[in-house]
Amino acid sequence: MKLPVSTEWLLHCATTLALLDAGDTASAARLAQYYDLPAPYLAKQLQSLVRAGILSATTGPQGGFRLARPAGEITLLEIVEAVDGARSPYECREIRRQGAGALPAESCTEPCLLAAKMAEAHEAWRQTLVASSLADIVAGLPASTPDRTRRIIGATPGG
Amino acid sequence: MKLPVSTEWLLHCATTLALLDAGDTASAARLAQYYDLPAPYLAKQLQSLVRAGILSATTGPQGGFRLARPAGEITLLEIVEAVDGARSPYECREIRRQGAGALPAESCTEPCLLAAKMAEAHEAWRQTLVASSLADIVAGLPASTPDRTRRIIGATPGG
DNA sequence: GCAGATCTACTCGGATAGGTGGTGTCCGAGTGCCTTGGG
DNA sequence: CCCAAGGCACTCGGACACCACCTATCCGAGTAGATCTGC
Repeated sequence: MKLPVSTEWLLHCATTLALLDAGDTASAARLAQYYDLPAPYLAKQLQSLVRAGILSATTGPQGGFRLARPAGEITLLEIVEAVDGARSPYECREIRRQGAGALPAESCTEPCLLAAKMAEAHEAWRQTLVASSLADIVAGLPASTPDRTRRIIGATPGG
Repeated sequence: MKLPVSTEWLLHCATTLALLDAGDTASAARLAQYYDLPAPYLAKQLQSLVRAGILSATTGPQGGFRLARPAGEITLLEIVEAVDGARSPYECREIRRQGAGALPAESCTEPCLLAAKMAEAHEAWRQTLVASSLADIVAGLPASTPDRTRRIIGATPGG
């Protein structure tokens, strides 16, 4: 059970985009430079967030990515599931109905207890992440961070 | 974020072992037959539970696996972490301290908020699984299951 | 008939190949800005 | 000086290799029980 490394990248990138002034964008190259990440791969992963409706992308000069919605309406769960998919890590294949010990159909009216517990755990995980929005994360950052981030993201690469 | 398929196998196998009379064992081949699973691979995974101290193994004729402890003292979390490892699926690599936007050391006295939230979610997942023991699972099975399981596991393969 | 050594069959345990998905990279399509020419 | 058309540079978007981990399998080490022999 391992989340892609890009999960961390996108959580941080989304937070950074949440710090920008409304309407401003940041290109994949600029974000990659900001965090010292492989630009092409980061760009590929940012597309996942666009497809999920979390970011919106603009092409051309001065283009880039920005949040598609207010930061308060974007949960950490949305970002994580956009990167990794929304499937539960535990997949019940109903092995209780296979082999020499296969249960008869009438004994399987209720879902497998083990699968139910694993699903419950996954739901607890999701609930924790859905309870935090990007706005909550931004609110917890030091007061100096937004200005600093805008200044660095806005700076020209050459200078 | 995906758990190995063998997670389901071992949760069910451990439950089955919990149904046996004290002292009885079930070999990997017998368990594989019981659930129609690839025997060699199942045997390999059962070793993980032995190394974790959840099962104890006996070699030779009439040997096999049994629970190393009472079912009430074995949690689902132990089994899952024995199979998949205990590492958190989200690994914070402190990218906030890299690249053009690297934060100075004095701004990193507190742990990364995103990593903290992800850790909190993982802990919620763990708490759900640590709250259920094999005895709880067994208690939720139909009353006819234990006898039936013992009869099938004890039956000779040829008959 | 009984005790001991031997022998066998069965068990686990670790070392060895293959397939799938994340990781990393590249190039092409599209768009907004800048330049340039004309009115 | 103002406007419009063309060119251009920059952006995203999708298609193509590489590597690690899970999946699957095999064979060897060790042991408990059954067997056979000697007393």
